[in-house]
Amino acid sequence: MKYTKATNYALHTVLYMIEQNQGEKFSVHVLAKQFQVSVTYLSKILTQLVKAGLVESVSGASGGYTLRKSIETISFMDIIQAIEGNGLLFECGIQQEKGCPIQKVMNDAEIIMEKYLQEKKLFELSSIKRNQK
Amino acid sequence: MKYTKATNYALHTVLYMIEQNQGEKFSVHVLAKQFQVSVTYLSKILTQLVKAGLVESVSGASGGYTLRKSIETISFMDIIQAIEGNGLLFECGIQQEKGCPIQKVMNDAEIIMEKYLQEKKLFELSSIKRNQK
DNA sequence: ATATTAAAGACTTTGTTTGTCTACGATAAT
DNA sequence: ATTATCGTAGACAAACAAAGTCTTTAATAT
Repeated sequence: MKYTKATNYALHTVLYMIEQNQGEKFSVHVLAKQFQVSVTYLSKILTQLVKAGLVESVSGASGGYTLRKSIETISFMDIIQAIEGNGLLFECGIQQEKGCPIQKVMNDAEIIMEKYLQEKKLFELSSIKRNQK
Repeated sequence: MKYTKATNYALHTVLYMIEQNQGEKFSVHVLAKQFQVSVTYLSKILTQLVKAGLVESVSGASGGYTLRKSIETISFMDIIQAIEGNGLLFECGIQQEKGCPIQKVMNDAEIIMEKYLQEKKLFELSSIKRNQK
């Protein structure tokens, strides 16, 4: 794992889409204005979400982005992974016979954090919580 | 938090000192050879450990570095913090009225990981486990 | 004095992220 | 069909942080 600004924009964008209306279609133009970021830059981030299957895109006039998964299922981890990939937060490059014991501990630590982020869904932060039952 | 190679070298160096002998004095020359890293670079890292109070240094001929704390007390987190400082892994720079709810979740995730690393002691990895009782 | 060793600062290199620019492709409206 | 709109993609430039080097200084034992 890893965190970059791109992940931050992705998280905010999806949360925004959830809060507005899950079914709605958003142009990158509108989204970019929300977060004061350039259209081309945000569109790249959104494209990564599309490739990860979290968001759907329609090209052409009156196109845009919509959420693809039901909002109850979208976790923090889903988005982080879509943007950052599956790399490790800590990578010991030091050569060792039987694997690095420090690496093992650091991996465990990361996994604990990731589990939390996997369970935490974005819609929980939404003020408009629907179907909470 | 954050991880860099410097942290990795610091972790390995302290683990090495623990495994050799907690009371022993090590020159940066010897330590640097262990991990195939330059003397000046590693000395900077060690200086940070000194400033954090984890390691003691003696200048001059037959000087060197020794562990300062008892090995049962040195945690992963101690070393990480000594090198990386207290920054957050995730920092949302987006302006918001009531603080960023995403930031809050990310902080919680980080804290969970840090707690694990705080409890995990380096000497647990040592093959020569002393006074384990 | 001299050799050894840690500390410190300036500096360079390297790598990654951020962000821009431009061209291309898809779609709807006319 | 043409045009305006909107997402995709690649090359590129700028900014930043980390990694690593070089050189000088300060402390200490012999």
